[in-house]
Order: sequence, then structure tokens, then C-alpha cells
Amino acid sequence: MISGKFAITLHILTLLSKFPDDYLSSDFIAGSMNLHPVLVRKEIANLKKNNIVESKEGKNGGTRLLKSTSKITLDDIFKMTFDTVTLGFSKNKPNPDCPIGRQINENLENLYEDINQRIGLQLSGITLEDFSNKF
Amino acid sequence: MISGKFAITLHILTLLSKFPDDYLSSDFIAGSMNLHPVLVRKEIANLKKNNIVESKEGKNGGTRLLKSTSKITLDDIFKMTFDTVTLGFSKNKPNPDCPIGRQINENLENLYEDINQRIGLQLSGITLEDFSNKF
DNA sequence: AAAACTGTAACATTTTTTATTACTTTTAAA
DNA sequence: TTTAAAAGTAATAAAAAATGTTACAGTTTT
Repeated sequence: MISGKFAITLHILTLLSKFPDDYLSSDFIAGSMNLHPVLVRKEIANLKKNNIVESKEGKNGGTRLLKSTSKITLDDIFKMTFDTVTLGFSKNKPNPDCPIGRQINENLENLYEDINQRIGLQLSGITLEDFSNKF
Repeated sequence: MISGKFAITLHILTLLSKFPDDYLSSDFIAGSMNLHPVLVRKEIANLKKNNIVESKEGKNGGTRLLKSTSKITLDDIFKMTFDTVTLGFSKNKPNPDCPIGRQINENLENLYEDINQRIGLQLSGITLEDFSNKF
């Protein structure tokens, strides 16, 4: 999965930020986004791996934030849910005998690296707290 | 089609820039990227619509640049091949009774608009000539 | 013990992207 | 003046990616 992860994860975290003391169930969270609870749990698994949230199993279980909303940036979320933003590559092994084909992907890669650096910089200036305050 | 268009179009234009006086056939171009000629012609149709290239039908026909490589920026290409860069949305109609669900897409949209503005700014500083010179 | 959860793998479905075919039109050259 | 080599384009097919579902094991509270 690539697309969707960032938006789902940010949605989850925004919800958690509004109830910092409660364990929210994947069913409750899924209800807010009209999504299957299993997909929510998959993204929560990723958040746990990154020590952003903790979960409690069993009855009355659920998930809550581990870190302060002011200590989580959108760049953190970007990095843990998205590889890189790209505008596409030449995917069918371009002709190695053509000087353009031979180098196109390398040059695209360089370009996209720049783009991603700028996006990272921008997103690192926005905390989950900032984002959550918009609601 | 969304993905692929930018990379394919940039590849086409880079090739054309290396032979500014020749009409290159879609078959020749497709050969450089190991792609079906029909897909190449589709992207060329888009370039023609934007007055970047012209084509000649019939035997010995093909496509060539209409504009100077120093007058075409990567932002021009971005704008004509890509809607917007996003990190995804909540696509299943999030719950309108949830304050987060109700507003999530609007807030994501705002965020992505910023991202796209910055990408546009960056790409507008790179001409086709600049890019082509890397080969 | 029952109920309400999480965790996760396997599988199914849907959507998007990419590729192909088929056929029309145009032009240059033999 | 016929043939070959090209573009243009619509319709369809195939492949890949994303998303959704089921099923079931494990955990914790009541």
C-alpha cells in the first residue's frame, strides 16, 4: 500500500489527539472515516512500530498517543507512510543504447529527490498539534 | 492516466531537443523508452494541444519542437501532465457527524495546495534546456 | 465463561494504469 | 499511381496496484 497511508494515518492521529486520555477502538476510528477496521489496525501497527501510539488488547482496549502532539510533525508521518513523492519513471527498462533512455531515470530521481527534500522541510514545520487545531 | 505522463512527456521532449531539426517518429521515440508507440502518440497529442510540438503525418512524418528549449520549463510540463501531487485523501465519504471526518479532506486539500505551489515554484526554475544538458 | 477488543494472514474485489488491436487518414517516394 | 511509412484515435484487453473482507487466534475485562 502506498497511497492512502498518509491520509489514513493523519486522520487516526488527529482523532487520537482529541481524546488523549482514552483508548480508541479501531471500530470507532474506522467509523469516522468509513473504512474497514482492519485497515485502521494495519496503520496503527505501523504507528506502534514507530512508537507514536500504544495499544491495549482485550475488552475496552484500543489505541492512544504516546507522544505529545507538539512533538510529532507531519514530516514524521510522511516519512513513516510514504516512500517518496514522484512524478513517475520510465518503468519498462528504457533502451540502454539510447543516451537519453540510458540516463532518464537517474535524472528523474535527482529531480524528485529535490522535490522530496522541500516537501520534508515544509512538513517538518507543521506539528500534529497545528494540524489538529484546524478542526 | 495520471502516473507516467510527466516522465513520458519529459522523455519525449528531451529526445526532441537533441534533434531540433528532425521529425522523430513515434516508433523511434517509443524505442528509446521501450513503450508502445500509441502511448507516445497520446502524449504527443497533449503536447500539440499545448503548442509545444508540431507533427507531420504521412511518410517521413513525425514530431518536432515548436518552442525553444529555454522557453519551456518543467513546471509547464508538470501543469500539462499532472493534476496535483497529493499524499492521499479520505476517499470513502468520511462520517459527516464526526468533526474530524467532516473536515479532514478540506484540511488535507489545503496542505497539498501548499505542497504543489512549492513544487511549481521549484520546477519553474528548470528549463527543458537545463534538463536536456544533463544528458 | 462470555464479550469486546487487537493482530495478522490469506484472499477477493475494485480501480487505475498500461498495452494492444484495429482501422482511418495523410504524405512521400518508387 | 500505387505502395510504404507515418500520424490519429477509439475500443478493448491485460496487468498492476490499491482497497476491502473474511476468518480466526490471542488478550483482557467483567
